[in-house]
Amino acid sequence: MKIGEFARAGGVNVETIRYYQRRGLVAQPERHEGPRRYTRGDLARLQSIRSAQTAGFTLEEMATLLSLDSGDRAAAQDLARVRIAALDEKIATLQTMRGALVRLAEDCAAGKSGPCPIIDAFSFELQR
Amino acid sequence: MKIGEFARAGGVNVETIRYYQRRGLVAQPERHEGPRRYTRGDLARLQSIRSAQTAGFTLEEMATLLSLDSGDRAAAQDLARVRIAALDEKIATLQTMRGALVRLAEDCAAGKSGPCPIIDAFSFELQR
DNA sequence: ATAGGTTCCGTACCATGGTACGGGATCAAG
DNA sequence: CTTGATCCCGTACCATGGTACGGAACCTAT
Repeated sequence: MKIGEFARAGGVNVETIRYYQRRGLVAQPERHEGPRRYTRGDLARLQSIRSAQTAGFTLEEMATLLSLDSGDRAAAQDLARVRIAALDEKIATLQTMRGALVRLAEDCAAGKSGPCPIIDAFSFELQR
Repeated sequence: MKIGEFARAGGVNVETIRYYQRRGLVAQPERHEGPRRYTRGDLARLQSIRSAQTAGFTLEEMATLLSLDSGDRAAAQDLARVRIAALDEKIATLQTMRGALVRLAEDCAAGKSGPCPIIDAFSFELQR
């Protein structure tokens, strides 16, 4: 497929493909005659990138991962462990914040009068 | 306190304070004589900003929240609901990714030979 | 009163992950 | 053979959340 179709298939825009190519994450197929043609292998790669991104890998980490020799399990596992730990931490933080926000929202809904606790939590003014 | 101490107390750097002031998130105290002085109220505000940030509010959303009349509970609750929903979604995504990553890491650790599944998940090559 | 540390302020720059723009080549359909 | 639509490529720009820089003014201890 040509780059336009490739981008549509991957759900990204053409500029993003070119950007990934500049970052070395997606290969730039040779040009034989006519436009460059992308394969389903390229598409799989593109989709992996999007997933890895969701998992919180930066584009740079992905480049590292891709540059690893496919036999270098130790290095790959290290990267994965670091990411898992980061995910755990992030999840915990988000859950805490969610709890806090839910509580604020409940208090706000419950309170008949006085200042809104949500705004208050942010606008807190000098209490002496 | 002066800005330097204020920044240290809030765990951010002076430039960040000034940046928040430009964004309208932190007040710039009047200058009477000598340097501007910050209060503990200002510090509480600064800390609220850092928490809100953890909760995923953008600086712009915070500005909106701060600009709301403190009686406007409906608007504040709307913002909170949107944030809670976003948090739920984000948490779910992260959990999914965590699961995927753990599985990959286990497979990688278990496999005696062949290519590392983690790298493989990313470098996936054209299988025809 | 002078040296060194702060503060003030504006403006410039940084990283990340893209998006947009413009000009030329090329291709496919009518 | 012309009119779109794509493609190619380089370079510029965007948003977000800061960080850095540089000169002037000021404060404080010696």
